[in-house]
Amino acid sequence: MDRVKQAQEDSTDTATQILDVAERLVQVRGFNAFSYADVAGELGLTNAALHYHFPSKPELGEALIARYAIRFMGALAEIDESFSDPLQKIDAYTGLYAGVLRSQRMCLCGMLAADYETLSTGMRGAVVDFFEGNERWLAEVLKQGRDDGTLDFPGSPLEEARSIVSGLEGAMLIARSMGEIKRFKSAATHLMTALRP
Amino acid sequence: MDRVKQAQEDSTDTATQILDVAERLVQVRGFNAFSYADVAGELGLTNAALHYHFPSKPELGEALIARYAIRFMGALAEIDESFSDPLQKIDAYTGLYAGVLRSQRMCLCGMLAADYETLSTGMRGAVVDFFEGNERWLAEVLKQGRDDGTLDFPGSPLEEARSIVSGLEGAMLIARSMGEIKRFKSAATHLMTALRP
DNA sequence: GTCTATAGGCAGATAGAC
DNA sequence: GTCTATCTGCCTATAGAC
Repeated sequence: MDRVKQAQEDSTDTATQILDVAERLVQVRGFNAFSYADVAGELGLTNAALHYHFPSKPELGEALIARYAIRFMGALAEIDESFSDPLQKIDAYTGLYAGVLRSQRMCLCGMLAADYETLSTGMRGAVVDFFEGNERWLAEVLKQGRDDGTLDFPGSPLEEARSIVSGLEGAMLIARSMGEIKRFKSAATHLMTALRP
Repeated sequence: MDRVKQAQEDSTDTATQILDVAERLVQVRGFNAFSYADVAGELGLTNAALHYHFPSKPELGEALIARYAIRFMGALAEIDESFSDPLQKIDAYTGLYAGVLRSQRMCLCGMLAADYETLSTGMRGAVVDFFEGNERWLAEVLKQGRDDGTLDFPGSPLEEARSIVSGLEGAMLIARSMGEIKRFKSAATHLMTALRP
């Protein structure tokens, strides 16, 4: 876990470079469709060097999710600081997803949700935690919006939050295959529209 | 393609049994996380026997999607015959997805959408066709519902159809990881609620 | 149609030199 | 920290006997 912190501070660190390449490969191809050799090849390293930094593939996977989750939660904290209007917060939230999709990638944890049955227990827990963190943040924003009258929706804030996270992940998943970011934008707008009182 | 037809008529046919096992493995683990040996082992056959029926893995993959798409479109035709009310049709449509999830599986094409970048061009085209077929059918139902006043939604029927397909696929993807079918049901209900005038 | 046998390659992982 | 060298195992795929 110290390695994760260090990686955020020094972007030329080898461990960081490994995480960067591996992250992209997982987001594009999936956890079971990339190899240590793929990453090593891109960085001009050997297979063995990677194993020094991340002894096993599941450990690499857990480090990937940990870093991704920290970054994502950090982005949510920035949104909280930048906006007070709940609708603007949610708009910024969908923007995070759009940014990922724009780089031709799927959400890391969305991809890992597809690979879920083949993951180690450590990776599984981390994926679940990621989604629960997203839902908690979003539910809080929704609650705030309902309280101040800027948002309206049926059911509980948590249920609505779950529907939104599902909708965004599904829209990313399909938009990537269909080759149109427009499809994602349309789905995101649709989810936002449904929140207007 | 003749093999697909034959497979639907004779469920003891070896090709059919291969497709059955491979289909489940793809839906649970993903296309890159199952092997010919996995399928052969379950059926008490050898690797070589599978290659006789499906010479290469991409060809097996294309046969899987072809059969899945035929079955799914058949189910949509049955819905059209069974119901005339658009809302009931859509309820039955979400029921198809719920049935897949209930058997601990992800939608075949939703899973393949995650694996998309690693698929052959033939498989990619078949996945896209599957989603477009779904969207077309759903858009037609939505149009019918808007025309007869039983449904209301913002934007075009096709845009709404795409949002619904995305929402259902995303809900399946996440509900499977979170281990709660309830989550899917909740999301499906949410999508239906939004269609009421 | 299914088998045995096998090819050729790539996977994740380790030992030991530098 | 990174290398070379190597292990073991699994992968897709094929040849040829039955």
